[in-house]
Order: sequence, then C-alpha cells, then structure tokens
Amino acid sequence: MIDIKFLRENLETLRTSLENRRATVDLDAILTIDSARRTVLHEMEQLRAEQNRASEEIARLKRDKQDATPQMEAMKSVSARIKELDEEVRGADAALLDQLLVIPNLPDASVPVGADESANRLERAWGEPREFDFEPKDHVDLGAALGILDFERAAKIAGSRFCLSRGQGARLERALINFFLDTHTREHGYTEVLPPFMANSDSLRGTGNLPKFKEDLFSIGNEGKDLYLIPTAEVPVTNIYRDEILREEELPIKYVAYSPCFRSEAGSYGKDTRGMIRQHQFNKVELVKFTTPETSFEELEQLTRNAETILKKLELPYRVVTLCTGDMGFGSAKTYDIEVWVPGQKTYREISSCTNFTDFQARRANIRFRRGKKPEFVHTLNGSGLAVGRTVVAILENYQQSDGSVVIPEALRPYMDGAERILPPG
RNA sequence: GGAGAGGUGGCCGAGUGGUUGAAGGCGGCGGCCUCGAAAGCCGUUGUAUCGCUUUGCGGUACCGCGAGUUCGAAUCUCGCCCUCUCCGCCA
Repeated sequence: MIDIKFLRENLETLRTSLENRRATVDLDAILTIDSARRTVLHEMEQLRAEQNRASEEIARLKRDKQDATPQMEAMKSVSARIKELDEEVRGADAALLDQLLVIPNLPDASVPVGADESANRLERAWGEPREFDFEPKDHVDLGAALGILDFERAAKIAGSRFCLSRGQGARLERALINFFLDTHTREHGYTEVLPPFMANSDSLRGTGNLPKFKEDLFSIGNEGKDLYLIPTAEVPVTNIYRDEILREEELPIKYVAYSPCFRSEAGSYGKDTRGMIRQHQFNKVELVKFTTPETSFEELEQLTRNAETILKKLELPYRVVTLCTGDMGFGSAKTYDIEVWVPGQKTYREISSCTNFTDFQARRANIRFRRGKKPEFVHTLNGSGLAVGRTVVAILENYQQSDGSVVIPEALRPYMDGAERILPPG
C-alpha cells in the first residue's frame, strides 16, 4: 500500500510511476476524499474535546452532589452532531482505503521502464542449452511414455489443469521438495516453516492478493467461512508477523516453506494449456525474508542467488532477467525472474520470481520493527526456491535420452534411493 | 457440534458507568550505590493521527472486532471472532 502522506507530498513522482506501470488510478479523486476527510475529522475532534471537558465538569458536579442537568442537556446536541460527523469520517476512511488498496507499488529506480516483457533486462545467463542429436520431446509425451504423468486421469478426477504423478514421477516431485528445503536450510540459513494452506481475507489483503486479484483465488467460503486456498506460501508466511512489532536484532528473518499452491487464474484460459506449466494446483518451495529498509535490495540479490544455486546443482541452464515496469507484479518494487531452459518449447520459462516488496506489504499487513522510539515498517521479500512442477518439466526435457529414458541429476540421486535414471515401463 | 470459562499495554495481571491511557508486577531505558557487576533504591516507559511556538507541548482515538444504551462506556446490552476446559465426532 502507498502511504497517503507520500501520495500528498509526491504526487508527480507517483503519477509517473503509475504511467510506467500502465496503471490507471484517479489520484485527484483520492486527494479530494482525503482533504474532505481531514476537514470533517478536525471538526469532530474539536467537538469531542468539548464533550470531554463537559464530561469532567459533570462528573465533578455529581461528586459534589450538585445538579448537572443543564450541562447534560446541552451536550445532547453535541453528542448527536459528533455521531453524524463520525459517520462521515468512517465513510471517507472506507472510500480512501478502497482507493489506496488498488494502487501498485512504486518501481525502484533500477527497474527498466517498458510496456511488456520485451523491455525486461537480461542480467546473466548460466549453462549452455544442450544440443540434441534427436528431436527432443516435451514433458507431456515423455511423462506419458514413462508412465509417470497422467493428465487424462487427473482431468477425470478434478478437471483440466491438474496433474497426477505416479511412481518415479511422484517420487521425483517429493525428492525435489526435500532437496530444495535441505539446501536452503542447511546452506543458506533459512528456517523451515510449514504453514496453513488456507488463509483468510486479512492475510490475502496483507500480501496484496486482495481486493484486486480475487478472481485468481479459489475461495472456500462454505459455512460462512472467510477462507481461501493459498496461491503461494508467501501468503501465510508473510502474514506470520501481521500486526506485530519485531526487534531490530531479529532481522533479517529468513523462512523457507513448502506448500501446494492453488490458482484459479480465471484470465489465463488458452495460455499454456498443455502440460504442467500452468496448473490449478502445483507444489512450490518459497523463500520469504523480513529485513530492515536499507538492506532489502542487497537481500534480494542474495535471495535470487539462493534460488539460482538450486538450478546450478541440478545443472539446468537458466537466465536471470529484471522485469520492466510494465511486466512486474502489483506489489513489487523490483523483481528478478529466473527462467530455465525448456527444450520442448525451445525457450526459457519462468521457474522463480524473486521480489522486493519494500514496505508495500508491511504497510498493508502492519508488520513493523523497532530500533529507536518509533516503530518502522519492515521490508518484505520473497522468491520461489523453486517451483517444483516446472522443475520436473525442466528435468524431464533437459535430461531425456534418445531411448526415452531420463537421467536423474546427480544432486538428486541421494533423494531417489540412488536411482540414476527413470526408465520406460517393461 | 454441545456445555462452561475467558480475551486489558512488549509480557503477566487489577479494574465499583464519571481526573483510568488505564493499579500492581515483570521486562526495557536512565540514574544512585560499586573497582566492576549483582542485589537494593529512585525515576522513566504504548500505538496511531492531527495541530503548534517541533530535542517539546496540546487535541483526538485505541482495553478482541462491530453495533447499541448514555451527557459520558474497559465497565451495561446485542451480534461476531478467537483462546482455554469438559463432552461428542474424527486422521
């Protein structure tokens, strides 16, 4: 969320940044509501002060066994007026919040300005895409031939955009989750967290998923419950400290969490309809950090490197791009996408998105820390470390052999009972 | 799901409709004492927002959340949320 004070004082900066993001927000309407609200609030507070003074006077008279009826009568109209003004202020508060909640974060100065992904900036690439001496298959054909991925049965059970893994396929998925968690906890100093896989609307508002992106979520409001399936572990993990004040010495806090992720993505039909790239349910290991404001961008670099480490260990070619202003997410100040080489599509596909939200989520979720007298908002960051389903895609397609088998990356073999290959049945 | 108890500051815990932003304690901070520390003693200690003469002063709000009663609510009424105990159900 954007600070209303910042909005008042940096109107033109904000206007430019919203243009760069291709977001349309009526800032003047917000300012009008804000100034009207402050006028009414001021009048109400003066009446309240008068009421408090009268109230003390009445208490004093009553203690002295004197008649306070005239004072009490006089306060009736004041009380009624306060009630009116109070309703006006509440209305303005709600209107203001509605507006502020749909303003995206300001991009950092280092973010390239541009309309779409063509303006994203390549930061670095690692590994050489493999030269195949045969026509590589995509993971759907490979998975079907190996008997480890079954999209048809999944569709029967739950519909399109679900996947059923079996045998070595299910084992591979579980191995990856453990490998990711072990790497980040043992080598990168993250603390493992296993959060609820459902969250309430306060939590989703805190991370920025609500109110603007409701259509991307599966809600389970049966029996009047205010609950959603989480779209990412970012939601429950970031909300661990909602409405809390941390101590400066505790920062940075680094959490890693496995969770399944549930996404409705109502607007995505027609995109990536084949295979595991875009699913209603997928597994992900997520990295989340809470930091002081001045260290967050350095922490973003480290978090991104932490995610890259996984791809290096798995020996999968990848590149890192900085998303431009028009392509970055709603709450982001800066995002690096890590894209893995996918031979079946002969392209790089996002496998991790690492973001510094600065104080955007912290302000929404009211997550603060104290180092002087005044509490300050922390900065929050997160990134996939990694998306598990897409890693399965990358492994199957990059490690496929001409005989239809798939070699298991060496780093993963200890998690697969030492198996070196996934072989076709029979 | 049923019955009961409860939700008060960073934490614990008092609180009779009227100087209660809230006793007391713990913790924190400052000081005295000490070679130093502990103990002891003294002082201090929330958040948000607005205004001003801006190291400060003043106004307003905040006792789980929301509505109501009242001149006035932490305190009374209603609804909701959450926690605990017991019973039921259940992996």
